[in-house]
Amino acid sequence: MESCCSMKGFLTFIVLRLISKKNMSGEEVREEIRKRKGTRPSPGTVYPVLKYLNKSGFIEEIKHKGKIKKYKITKKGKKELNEATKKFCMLFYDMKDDLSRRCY
Amino acid sequence: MESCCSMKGFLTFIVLRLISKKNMSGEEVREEIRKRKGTRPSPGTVYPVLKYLNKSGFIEEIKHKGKIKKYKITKKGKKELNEATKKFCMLFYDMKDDLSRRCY
DNA sequence: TTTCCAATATCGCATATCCGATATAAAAGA
DNA sequence: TCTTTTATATCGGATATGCGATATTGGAAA
Repeated sequence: MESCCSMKGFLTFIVLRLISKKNMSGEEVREEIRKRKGTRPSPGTVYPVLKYLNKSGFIEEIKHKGKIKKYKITKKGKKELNEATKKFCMLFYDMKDDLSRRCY
Repeated sequence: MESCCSMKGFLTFIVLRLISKKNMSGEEVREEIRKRKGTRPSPGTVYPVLKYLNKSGFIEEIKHKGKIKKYKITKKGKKELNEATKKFCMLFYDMKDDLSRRCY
């Protein structure tokens, strides 16, 4: 454990959540996470997550021009995200105040 | 990956946060997490986390009667928690609405 | 066409995370 | 005292997580 609260984990949840808000490519996902964490996750981190989400039927490829693949969330993915969000809220219900106060 | 969004991780953060709100023993920590996650984390999960937080100076033992050890957060721990909370908020800033809407 | 670049894909590895099993220790109850 | 129970502690191992390195692929630019 490098320091307290390494904040590792939850990446799959975050990626599904990002794509639910806006259709995204792998690179866009990497960039959005960089904005939030400060560090850009490596390709070896993000693409396997996308592959997993795709194979599970939670996201699907949409029309793309060129080699860029954009993904959108599926109905099944929305259901899954809904469940996951519920769990997240159960776990962190009292983070509400911190989130309201500190993040702008 | 068993299912999407396994919600693994963040345990150290959660434990430090719990103790910051109320002085707690290991068993109390286990019980509080059970309330939130539905499953009671095993001793082999919780006690090493407490040991780590204690050795790092983020929590300290307080007077206990019997064999029960209660911990309280230290000044150093508060600082660490503050930093970690900031990171958490950066990462999940847009969960605010979900937390407000769904958790009661 | 040929070269270069950017997005995607994959593999092996290091580490983190958490659990189950087991041990220890102290108090409570017989 | 002896047994039982409960809280704490520790260890090995299974799995998840994310990274670095590298390959591939298609478009853009020359």
